[in-house]
Amino acid sequence: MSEETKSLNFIEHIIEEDLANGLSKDKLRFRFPPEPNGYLHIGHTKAIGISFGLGEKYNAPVNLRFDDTNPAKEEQEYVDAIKRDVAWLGYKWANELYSSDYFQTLYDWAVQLIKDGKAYVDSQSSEAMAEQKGTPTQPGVDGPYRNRTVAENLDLFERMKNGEFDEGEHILRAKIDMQHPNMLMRDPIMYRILKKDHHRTGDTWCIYPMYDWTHGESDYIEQISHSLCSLEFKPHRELYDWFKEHVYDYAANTLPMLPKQREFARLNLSYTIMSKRKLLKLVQEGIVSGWDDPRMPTISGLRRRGYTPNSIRQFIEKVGVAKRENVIDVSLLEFCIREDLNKTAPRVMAVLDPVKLVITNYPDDKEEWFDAENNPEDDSAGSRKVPFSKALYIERADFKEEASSKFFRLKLGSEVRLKNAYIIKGESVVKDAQGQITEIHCTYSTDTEKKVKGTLHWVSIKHAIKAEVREYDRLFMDEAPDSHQDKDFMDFINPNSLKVINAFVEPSLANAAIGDRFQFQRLGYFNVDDDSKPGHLVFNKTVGLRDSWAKQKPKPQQQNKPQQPQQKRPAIEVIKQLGKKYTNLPEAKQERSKAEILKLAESVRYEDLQPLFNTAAKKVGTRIATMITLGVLLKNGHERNAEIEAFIEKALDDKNELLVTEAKAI
RNA sequence: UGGCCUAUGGUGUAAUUGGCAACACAUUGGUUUUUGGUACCAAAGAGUCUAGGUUCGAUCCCUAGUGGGCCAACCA
Repeated sequence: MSEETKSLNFIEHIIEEDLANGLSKDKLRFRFPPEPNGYLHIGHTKAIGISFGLGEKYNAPVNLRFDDTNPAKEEQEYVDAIKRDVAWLGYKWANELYSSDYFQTLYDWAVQLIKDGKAYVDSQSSEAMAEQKGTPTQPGVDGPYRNRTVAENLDLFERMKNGEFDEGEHILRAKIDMQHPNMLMRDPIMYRILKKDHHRTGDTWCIYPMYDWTHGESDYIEQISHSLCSLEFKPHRELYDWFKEHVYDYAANTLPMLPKQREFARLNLSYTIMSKRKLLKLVQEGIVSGWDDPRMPTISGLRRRGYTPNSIRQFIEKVGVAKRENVIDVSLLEFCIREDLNKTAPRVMAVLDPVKLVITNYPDDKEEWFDAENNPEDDSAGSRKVPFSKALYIERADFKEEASSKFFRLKLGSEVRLKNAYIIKGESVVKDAQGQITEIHCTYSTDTEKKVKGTLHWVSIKHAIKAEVREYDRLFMDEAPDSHQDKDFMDFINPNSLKVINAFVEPSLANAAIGDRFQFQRLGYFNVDDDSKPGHLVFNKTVGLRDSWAKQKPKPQQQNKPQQPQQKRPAIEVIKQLGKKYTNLPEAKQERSKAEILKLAESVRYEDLQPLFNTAAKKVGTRIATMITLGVLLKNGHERNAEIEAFIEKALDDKNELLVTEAKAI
């Protein structure tokens, strides 16, 4: 996959086209405009990746602009967190900017708009205004204040600014068209009175501009060439352009470039939610420990979980950019982090579910320190020493008294390799009163050259360090927890998403520092959690290794999946589709196809089938499927008529033998 | 009773804008392996939502339909 063969996404096509049409490359400028009302999540990473990625690709500046026009919801804490997260992802913004920087300019332009008769002060209740606004299917009507004089509007607006009115008494609206098919164009609100302190402007302002008025004009002030946002802002584009074109009249000399808004589909990840409001609820209700809980889809959560910036950037690149709704499977994210960590994470040995293993023919007091390779993927990673002794821990799941030959691990009477050490043979077990295995007894052999099927990881009991390991499962048990109209996303919370394990790790980990990432061999990737302290190591499981052994086992119970995703499509639609492919299929599949059509045909009504009689002659497959279906209808007692006869007649004359055969059969 | 967007293997994204539907993930099999990991090889899986049209030729253009999404906060 070389850089030059990579195809462009639709936004890049637009930019290339603009460049081809004379836009100078040095005019390219992008922005990422978060509202500082919450933490960034993996969904934002897509927007970040698109705009900053474009900046890197075209060597163009990208601004980080905080869209801070609602003092009721925004806080400095979030500004700081957002900056930290964007920087952590490895992106550099050209300027750190705030919409609130433009409050004065915006105000001046609003006054101009009033003077030009393009904006007016409305003094109704929000309920009254909502009523006049109409619905998506019904036009709105003009309100009583729509035709106030310019002088009156100017006076009122200034007094709004001066704090003479209470919240809700007046608002400023753009004067566009109350009958417009796009509801956003029905005299949208530009300013509202909000007597709240703003995290940056304090009490300087008591009127605050709305998103639509602020956002586009901020783009314009910053001379952004391409303003990229998610699909739900598509209806706003018309308003974005309206404001932009009017303001252009006031500032064309100093601000020549008109920005262009384009929209892409936001990222959805299976089994997770992306709404800031809902994520906040998880935090507030204590479902998670905070915004950076390793189960959270926030950037800070992923960071704490052990994800690398590189893995997340890779993920965003693989996800692509388009305009259709999508749900990306978490397995892609997991692939990206595994791919990255496989190359970089040092390997160590840790036992999460220990069972004692005693090597009976090994001297009681002896200990040996073996060389262990740190990373087979990285020659420069070197090696370390691991201690070996008579009593070890191995994973409980790595031993069975008896098992089939498919089980490559330790069983009685057969041999496995202990990673970096000797080959051992299972001899006997010790069990407690409940029949639970408490000790496995083995003998070892020093011939490490011989071939054995399995290799186990282990730790020496005497040398092992205790560690807390936190293993995470998905937070929600539903693939799309917030897309059910009848159920709340909170209903799908997985009660067992966190499992705390007391594990034993090799002594080289004694000085592991917060944030360090490791591969626990044969288990997965783990990092040192922020809660870790000297003497009390805490690890997070970032992700498991691919495990083709584990996949084999759950097969018998996999039956509970709904076999047929319940055909919602009408039978006739399915038949049409089957027909389309029919002639291209090998004979065996044709048989199957036909059988299916015959079955589906039972639930087809004549009225639905009849239009297909006119199918173009060249679409033989569709005609065959139609013929087969017709046969079933006739057999079930439908009467022949002129159009049926005509259809059959025509088919009998066809070049295609399959069609002729089916026609004859009727 | 409207407007806008969208439809390509299980998932996501492509197809030099009208010319043999490709890539990645996932799946299955195999080789290598002191990680049932990695790497490598291979297989299977869509004929592009439906119908009609233009064309020598349509995933791409046009029309209609169907499915999905978005739009009625003094939020962004």
